[in-house]
Amino acid sequence: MNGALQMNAGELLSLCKRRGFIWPSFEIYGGVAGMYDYGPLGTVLKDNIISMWRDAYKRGEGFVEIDSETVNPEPVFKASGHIDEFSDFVVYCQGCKEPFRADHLVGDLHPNPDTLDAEGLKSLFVENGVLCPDCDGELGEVEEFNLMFKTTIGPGSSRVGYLRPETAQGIFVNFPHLYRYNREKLPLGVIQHGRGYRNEISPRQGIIRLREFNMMEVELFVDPEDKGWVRYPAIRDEMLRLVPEDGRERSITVDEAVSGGIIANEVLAYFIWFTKDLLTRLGVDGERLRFRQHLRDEMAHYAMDCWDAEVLLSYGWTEIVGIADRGCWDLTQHAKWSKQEMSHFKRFDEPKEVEREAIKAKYRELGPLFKGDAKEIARLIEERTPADIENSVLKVDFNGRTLDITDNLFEAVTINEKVSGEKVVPHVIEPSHGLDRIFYTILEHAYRRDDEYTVLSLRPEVAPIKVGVFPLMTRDGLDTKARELFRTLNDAGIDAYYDDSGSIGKRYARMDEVGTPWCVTVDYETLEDDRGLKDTVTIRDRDSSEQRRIPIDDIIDVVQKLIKGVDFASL
RNA sequence: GCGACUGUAGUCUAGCGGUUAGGACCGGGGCUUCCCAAGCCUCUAACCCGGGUUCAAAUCCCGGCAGUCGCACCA
Repeated sequence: MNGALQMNAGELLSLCKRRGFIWPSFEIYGGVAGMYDYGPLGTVLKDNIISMWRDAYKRGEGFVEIDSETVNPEPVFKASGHIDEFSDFVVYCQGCKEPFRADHLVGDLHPNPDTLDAEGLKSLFVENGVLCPDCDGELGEVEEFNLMFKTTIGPGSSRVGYLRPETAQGIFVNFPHLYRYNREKLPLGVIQHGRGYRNEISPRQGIIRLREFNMMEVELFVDPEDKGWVRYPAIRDEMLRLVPEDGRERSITVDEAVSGGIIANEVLAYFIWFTKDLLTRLGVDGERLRFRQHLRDEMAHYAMDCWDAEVLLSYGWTEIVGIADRGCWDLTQHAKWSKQEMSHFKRFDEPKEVEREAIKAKYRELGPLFKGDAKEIARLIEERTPADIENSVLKVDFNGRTLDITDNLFEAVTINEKVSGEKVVPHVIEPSHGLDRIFYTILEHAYRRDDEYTVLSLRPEVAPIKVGVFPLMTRDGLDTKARELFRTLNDAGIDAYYDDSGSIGKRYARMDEVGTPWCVTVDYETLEDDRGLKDTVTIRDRDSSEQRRIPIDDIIDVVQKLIKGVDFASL
């Protein structure tokens, strides 16, 4: 077991608080559980994570990014299912005060307790004398508890709104715009990051379960009949550590997982691998990362198949990304509730001539016979096909009666149609990232501690400060020279930090603790030296604590190379 | 939401009815040719909040808030 596993999460949270990564919100007023603010370093680290995620999807895969509202009107969540699925009816025992899920207590008394409202549940308790299962006490009022924060939009409280529990709905409701933007083509990949809100009953474990949290969501709309991915062949032999439904962990290649039926399709498998790649580049330890498949009864209401990226933290295995195949659920639901078109028109390579057998009603005959009912009966007749005709008679159900329609009232015809495509509701592949959890994982996996010395081995790309700049002494012009260098680095867009207090060792330690990968020191040789060291500085590597001496004019170039991943030892 | 435990400078902690509330680290200023938390001088800074008991409360009691753990809940 390695050192990081034995660490106390409190130690890291303490560091985070001291050094300005995260702070408990509203601390001067006593704080609120499940709410944290990002401090100066945390904000930069968080932004760096977002940038890498954005780059991976936008530049890497050609996805587009949007930014939608956090307050949504009620119909959005009626359609999405969150009003129903995020609500529980809770009842408290008058005696022992224990809370119970009301629908669980009447499971034997009603075929489908989920369909009951608070009144219905309450009367079921009264009629059947249901008591507290723990102490046989009387049960109190049935209360509805929804995990979404409710508000009203505008005055008069007529329009109910909710703070979004996920950013995904903002993408789904914009599907018609996005689809047009993408010039009516699939696949269509859309990303969005932002805050989501869930009124958790009991937030625990620091930043792991928050009431207001940051997520980075990706919705990829694909043709349901084409769940492949262009770049799949390039990664089919990469390894994945999987825990499928059967609970047996195995490490196999992407393609073995797909062809073995473990992962449903290529595109889902591709983005599982893609997530692994992104997470490891962000600094998640590959040895403490696995993908676990959801069990059927664990799956969210919208998912067809779902894999969680789980990381091993001091809290245990924790989900940080969920990669779900949401099928056509979301778009179908929004189409139904909004009555808007939410489908893709899939053009055939060339229009098809289709011959269709149909029945045509003879209106001239039907009119006099059925008078006012003729129109409806004609419609029913035309719904049928020639195969339904028996002995020249078509039986039609009308107003509870069966009418025998004889063949003088209709004719069988062959219709030639030109069909240039078909409507399909796209399926959605959703990699949804818990940003705060990824943030915490990166810190915990980077945390190294020997005796009293602490180092955060953050990946250079995410590190909030890239380089510390010090004068060896605060005198003799060393500080002036170091400040110049600091300025030069900042002007080149490199996040630098100037420090001239205490001893040189203390400054290295300070930078190590916040994960700064390199420190540059201006010493006496920089100012004057007869061995050719004039105008050179030392650069020191955080993880090896090795030093190199390089010309001061090369600093920007060297640091930029190092950030891109050049090995320090090769300098 | 329930139960147990806990709450003292930025951090870790001592004090457990009467203390100028002590220390360490961190942080600030200064000195020292100072490259891995070096040394010396110096400074800042705390009893979670609200009631109560008492001559006297950081200390005892009650309530609140927050944290940890367990139960319950949970994409």
